[in-house]
Amino acid sequence: MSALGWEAVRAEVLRRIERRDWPPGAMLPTEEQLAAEFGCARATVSRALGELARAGVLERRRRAGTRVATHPVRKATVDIPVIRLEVEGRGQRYGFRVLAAAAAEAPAGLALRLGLARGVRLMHLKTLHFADGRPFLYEDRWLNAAVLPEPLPADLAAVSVNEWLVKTVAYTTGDIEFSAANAGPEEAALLQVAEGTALFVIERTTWLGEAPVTSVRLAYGPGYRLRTVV
Amino acid sequence: MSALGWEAVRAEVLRRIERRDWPPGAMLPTEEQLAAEFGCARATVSRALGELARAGVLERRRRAGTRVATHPVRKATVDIPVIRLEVEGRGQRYGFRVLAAAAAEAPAGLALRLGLARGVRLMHLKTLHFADGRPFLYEDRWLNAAVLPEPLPADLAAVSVNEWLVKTVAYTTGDIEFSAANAGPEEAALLQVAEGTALFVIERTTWLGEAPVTSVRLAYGPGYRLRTVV
DNA sequence: TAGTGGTCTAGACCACTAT
DNA sequence: TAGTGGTCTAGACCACTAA
Repeated sequence: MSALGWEAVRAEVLRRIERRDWPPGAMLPTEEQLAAEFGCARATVSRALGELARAGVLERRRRAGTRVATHPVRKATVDIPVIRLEVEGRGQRYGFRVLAAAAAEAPAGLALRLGLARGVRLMHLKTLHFADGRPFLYEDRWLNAAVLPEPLPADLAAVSVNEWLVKTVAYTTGDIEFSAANAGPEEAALLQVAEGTALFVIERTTWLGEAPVTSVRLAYGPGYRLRTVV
Repeated sequence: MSALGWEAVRAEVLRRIERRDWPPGAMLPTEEQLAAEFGCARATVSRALGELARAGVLERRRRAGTRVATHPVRKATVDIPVIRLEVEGRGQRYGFRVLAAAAAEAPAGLALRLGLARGVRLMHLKTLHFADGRPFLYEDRWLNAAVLPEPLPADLAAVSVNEWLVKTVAYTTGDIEFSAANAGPEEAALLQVAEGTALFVIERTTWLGEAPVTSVRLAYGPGYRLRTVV
């Protein structure tokens, strides 16, 4: 077999797993042995096996070797784009309307989650996003303006806060939760659906270093699906 | 600055992005320049920047260089474990009950999606999964037994098909869709919730090479949240 | 065409852990 | 303690693409 690149090695290993040459739980040869067989450097095999371990297909431990995962915890990667790009990516026209923007006292639960003092004032923004003029999602956001590197733009109608934030802050860490919720009266009216309709909800809290930046709840209109490939 | 490993390089680059030394859209120095500055090999810098590009923080193109993403499409990775492990991971006792298992003609839409002839017969399985004895999720699965490397176990009550499949087939490709749905009468009764309750739904279709293996719909009970960190 | 990222190599050392 | 994966290096060549 002529020398292989790391992608070819990964493909060949996957083929052997599919064919059950290496069934679940089976131990693979060492990197050195595989490198000899494939006629490439050990680093190349290491890269290939490392990718498969990251994907959850293999389990690797020093000294213990590499085996095919018996309980593969598959990793699905979902893209979290800016809302405008998400809409435009579906070939639809994007629009949004800021329904409310005012400083307000953070609810106790939120302040706790963000590690802020009780009663601290945050910006509270409510935005409705449209696709082809129809309601697409309802955004309810709390924003800690104090930690932003520059003040919020005066004209909130020009660029959605969603987009302004990712452009301005660029790198944040945070957590995301996906869930389902029945539309309440307010959401139902805004999204133009019947009360109680099942909505797909994304809740996100983001941090800039140690400082809490924003906590947002996105309620998507009915029919929304988040897709990914494994 | 003494020599850094790739994780230290990644952290330092992230720090500079956070501090807006390199704001969104900014061009980074070349790998060679960074390697010289950090006192490490170019491959080390390459690894670090490659990870950040994969995460969506950087955009890299040959000849054009590396820049901070202006519209960071953040990649969130969600773990898709076996249901039993998911329940046990929450510290709860797992159980399941097979409600129905019978060969049946695949609905036209499903056959089309799987690329199978109309009217082909598949196994149709309905399973209710429990956490601490309470309904956790309702699974509705179509299974193409013809492509399995070994026959389904006779005793379906011993191991859930979910788990048997990942142990037996090991590596599959497929797509996953997350959505929200109102509980229908059957689901509501099984999950012991009111009809119309918003349920979190995962739909998955998996393939073994070119052959369709299974298509499954998982309807989680109320309150379920899928979490991830970005 | 020249400059940048992407990959490969051969070798080395380190980190972890089964024995 | 020995064996395995994880990482780093210095150098090389290739692939892509902006100029």
